Amino acid sequence: MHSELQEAYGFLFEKELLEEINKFGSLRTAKAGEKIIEIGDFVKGMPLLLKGAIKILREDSDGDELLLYFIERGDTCAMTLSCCLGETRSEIRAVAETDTSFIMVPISKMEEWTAKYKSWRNFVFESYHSRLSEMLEAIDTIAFLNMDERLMKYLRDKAKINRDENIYSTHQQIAYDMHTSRVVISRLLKKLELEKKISLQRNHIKVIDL
Amino acid sequence: MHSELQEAYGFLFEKELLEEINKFGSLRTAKAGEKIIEIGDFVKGMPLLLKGAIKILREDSDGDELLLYFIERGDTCAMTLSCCLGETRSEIRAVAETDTSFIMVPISKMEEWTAKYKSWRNFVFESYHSRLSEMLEAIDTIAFLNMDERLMKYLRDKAKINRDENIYSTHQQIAYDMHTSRVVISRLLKKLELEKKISLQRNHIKVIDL
DNA sequence: AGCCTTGTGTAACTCTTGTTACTGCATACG
DNA sequence: CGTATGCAGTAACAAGAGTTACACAAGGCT
Repeated sequence: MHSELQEAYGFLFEKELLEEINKFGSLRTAKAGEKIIEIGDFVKGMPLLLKGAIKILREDSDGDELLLYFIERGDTCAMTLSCCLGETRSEIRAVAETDTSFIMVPISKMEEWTAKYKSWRNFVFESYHSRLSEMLEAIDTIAFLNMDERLMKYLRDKAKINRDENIYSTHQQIAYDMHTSRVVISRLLKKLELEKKISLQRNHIKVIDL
Repeated sequence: MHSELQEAYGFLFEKELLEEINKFGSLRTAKAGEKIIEIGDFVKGMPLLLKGAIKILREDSDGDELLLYFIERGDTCAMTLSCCLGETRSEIRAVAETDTSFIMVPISKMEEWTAKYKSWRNFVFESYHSRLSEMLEAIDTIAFLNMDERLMKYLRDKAKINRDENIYSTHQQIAYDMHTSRVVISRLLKKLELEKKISLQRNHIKVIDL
């Protein structure tokens, strides 16, 4: 049994289920920045995150991106889950935010476990619940906040997910995630720097007080 | 057994489950415009829609609203469902779009049925899937579309849900749903009228070709 | 009829965000 | 060492959306 599996999910699942996961799931890793799922992909399995973080992005017909939310250890991607059950293609893109490892569980086992293990059912429902909440938060963010507030939230979230107040992104990368332009981000970052909320260096933003 | 229950869910659930729903659920109705669930309410049960349509709204801290999506016959509100299981308060507001009737299923039965009936599990998962998709669509709409495109989509959706190309709303009501101001809506509606896509009368918009 | 309320049309202005264009700086690399 | 490349700063402008203010029209009520 992977010790990481035990560590991340031991308190959630009974021993028997953990053994099944260990037996039928396959361990996979992805380096930071690596694409894990692409829009339109058929989803072969469901990922259980062990280490690292994944960012979930939506894309429109023009190829414009928008960050929806992050997933961490102990989470799964309910969108993926949803796709699995519906046998449909992925509606989102998943990119490793940091170096990650996760277990891919085959679709076939999921229905079986849902009937068999109460803890699995709870996990799945809980996961849906979290994802819906995060979608709501994403909606709140883009519908009700201005760019400057969204940017602050972005930086806060990013620092939190990476457990590092230093953010190593270019303005352009941030602009992609937030579906705006580089100039706008540069402008607002400079404003935040003047307000002593961050400090700016090349390829590097340090969060001081947001 | 309510004939409407049979009609709306007969093809989804086995006879036994339908009988349980009939036995433990309570029939409720709401007139168009009536509030069904308010943000912060404790959710007592899960609604199975029989007739009519419900609109689901999100509100920010300033009381500004935003329409998320509509629910129709055969649907349930996965947000509610999610709240039930988590024993948390509602994060959304539900308002009857048309005169509606639905069956309220008590929370206590849901866990039981999830274990007992495969058709119920499928329904619940399917419902989550639909809701996530609709949330994604809502995000696409506000993130990637301009006001004029959003307004056209709104009018199309509204006409479809009400099965009536005549929309009996004031510009102010539309503005609330779309989280913008009345003046903006009036301006854009007038533009659409000049483009021969709609015709405008007092309290009444007729969709011609959107 | 006269009055009031509510809904709509429109102009003028502001604010936020997006766009274009150009600058200079840092780093990598031949 | 000089040059290419990518990144960041900034100005000037354009476009979209929100705000304020006011006129007027429709319909209900006394």
